[in-house]
Amino acid sequence: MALDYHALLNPSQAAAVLQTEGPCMIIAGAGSGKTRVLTYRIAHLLEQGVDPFNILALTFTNKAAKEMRARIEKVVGPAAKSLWMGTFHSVFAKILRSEAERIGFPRSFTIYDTQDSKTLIGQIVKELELDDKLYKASTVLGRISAAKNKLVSVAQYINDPVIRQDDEAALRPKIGVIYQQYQQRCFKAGAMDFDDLLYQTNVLFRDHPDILNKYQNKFRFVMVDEYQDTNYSQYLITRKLAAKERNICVVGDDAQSIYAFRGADISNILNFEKDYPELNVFKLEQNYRSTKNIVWAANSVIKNNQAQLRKDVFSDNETGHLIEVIKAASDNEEGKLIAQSIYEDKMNLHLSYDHFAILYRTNAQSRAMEEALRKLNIRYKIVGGLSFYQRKEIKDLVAYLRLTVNPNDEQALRRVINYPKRGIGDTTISKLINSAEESNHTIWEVVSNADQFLPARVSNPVVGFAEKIKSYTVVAGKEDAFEAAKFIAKNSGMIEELYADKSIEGLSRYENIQELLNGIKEYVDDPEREDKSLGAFLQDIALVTDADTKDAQQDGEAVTLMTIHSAKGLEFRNVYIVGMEENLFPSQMMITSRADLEEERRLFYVAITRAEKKLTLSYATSRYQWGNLRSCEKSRFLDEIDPQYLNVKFAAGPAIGESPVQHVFERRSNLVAAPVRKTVPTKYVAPADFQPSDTSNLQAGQRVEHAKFGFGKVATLEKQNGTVKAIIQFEEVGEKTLLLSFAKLRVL
DNA sequence: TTGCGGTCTGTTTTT
DNA sequence: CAGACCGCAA
Repeated sequence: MALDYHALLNPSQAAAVLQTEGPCMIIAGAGSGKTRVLTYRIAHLLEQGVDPFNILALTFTNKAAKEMRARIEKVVGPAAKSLWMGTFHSVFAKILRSEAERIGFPRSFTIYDTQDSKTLIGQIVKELELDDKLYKASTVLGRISAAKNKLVSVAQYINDPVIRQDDEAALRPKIGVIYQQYQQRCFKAGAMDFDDLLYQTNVLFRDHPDILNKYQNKFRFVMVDEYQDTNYSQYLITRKLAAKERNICVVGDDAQSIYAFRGADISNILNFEKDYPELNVFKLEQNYRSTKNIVWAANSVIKNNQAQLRKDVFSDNETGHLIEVIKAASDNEEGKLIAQSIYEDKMNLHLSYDHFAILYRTNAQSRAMEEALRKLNIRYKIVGGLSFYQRKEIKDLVAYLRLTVNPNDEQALRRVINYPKRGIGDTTISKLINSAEESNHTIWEVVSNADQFLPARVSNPVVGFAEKIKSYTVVAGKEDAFEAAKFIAKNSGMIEELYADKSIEGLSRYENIQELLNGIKEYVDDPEREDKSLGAFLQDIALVTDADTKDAQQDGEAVTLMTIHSAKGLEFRNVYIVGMEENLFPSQMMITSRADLEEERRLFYVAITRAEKKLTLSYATSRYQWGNLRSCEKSRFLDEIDPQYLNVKFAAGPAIGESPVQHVFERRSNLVAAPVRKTVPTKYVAPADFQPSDTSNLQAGQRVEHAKFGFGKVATLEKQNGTVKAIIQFEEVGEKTLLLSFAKLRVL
């Protein structure tokens, strides 16, 4: 099956493909056929007789991994299935899963998502009695995450004078203590957060040379895509894995590095040569994706950055359209103009809606676009934003599943210990957690033996809950993920609870649960799936984002809406970049430092280079923000594009007798009649000396006085497990049911 | 212990 | 204009 690489590829691409031994760096400009090179490089390795099990290919998104695997499969056939290909997080989660016990974690460890992490930090801040305004969970998590990505341990964090100074200067000296507590709590819960997946992999490789050795021998060829986006922790993992064979190939483009905020470090790519002096470097500079005008415009933007590798991206494609610039009076008008433009182009050029993408800096900008598209009946899909797995009802059921697999999972436990309601309140939960801390037990040990820590009246529902979870664990040990999940959804009472809610949202929540169950069914029905356990399923979904799942299931053509970040690696015939305004793009938080502004500019570069044939930029001179109108200035980035590539057109002036902007300011509130209020006709006022009396001996038929409802007569008394309900017929407000333990009543 | 209604506060970007 | 959070009433 010998492939003729020189016929399939241009000379520099072919050279990169054929260089299989030794370290290799491919600097790949936007649209230069990077995936093509990686695909054929792997094909070539297989052709040379390398076992697919010995190849590791790391990407940044599941989508990229999936796509590459599919393309390789087309070239080499089913051998592609045996390749180790995936995101850093998913590959090392898999390795950690089989080696977890060596670093003291259970094999069934939980992966905490960002929300779990933030909640836990919030709880720790509260327990330490710190000011939660100063120690905002997102800020603290940011510090901890940055530390982990640089492999700074708790001990190092606390002892590092520079870090201490930084934290003290920010008036947050206790972050080290929070970090310590946080790691301890995660460990006790058998949980790792996203950063831990990389951090603990480093710990594993550092402390267990035999394991490192095993994977060094396994992964004889290591490839890393989007290398410019790796952080120190990821860099070190790949360096360690490749230390023996030195067959490491990294692909990247410094001009497209847009994840510094997440710890990505461009110096990884800039300094790659220091680690591997025998390095071969290949540059891919021909852009096959875009028209000349688009490539030229992109180059004129990126030229403004100081830190960059020299590179000269060019295109042999047609010159193409000039880049359109649209100025709108408001965000709504911006949406309208974009929607119209899409509609016209589709009709005039007979395009599919799949050819269009609208890109924005922040998720919040999607709303105005959506409304405009809906008005013209244009189908669209949103990538990113709230993922399926972030919906409340899904998180609830997933929490049950997590708890089943790992009962120590503190965040999952807190989430469902009282859902559906079973009378376990915050006070009880706090007591359980305190008991766990004091007795040095895990929370689960305390919960499953709650009767030893709390009086029977309070502990009974807790013990009942623990028994339920125990029985789920037994089921999950015998059945596959689907059978187990179905059983748990029913037995927990979740299904019943959601079914009872007949509102529109309730219905959709119920359907979402069904959809999750269908998803699990699909998962276990996959004939290639080896591990069908609940644990395997959970590991899988913890690392799946919306961007990976949603567009596979979308049927019918539709315009794609997404942030620029999630657009990386994708391409569309026609691209709209909206919200080209100061303080939005570049973002307000990024204009203070040169490095930040340069990252923002690279982001713009990424956005421009997504377009194949036509690029449109738009901005609005006013925009709604938090419900009120603000005026905006056009982005400095617009002025950085060489004007010879631009076609600036302004919104069509108002037609005679019509002002297009007016509707923006329209207020309908004074057109709507004030709602009719139900008012209590005579308001009873309690006397100033009102004193509630002891109601423990209250009898039906007695006359009472209530501070708010006035005089009434006790109709019936009902005793129910310890509480007494009284139904009282009041003279003015009618019948009321009151709990005697709470109601303030005076017996007359 | 629970639920409701009022107040506050926040917008980058994601594995 | 949300959603999160807090305090009070039941």
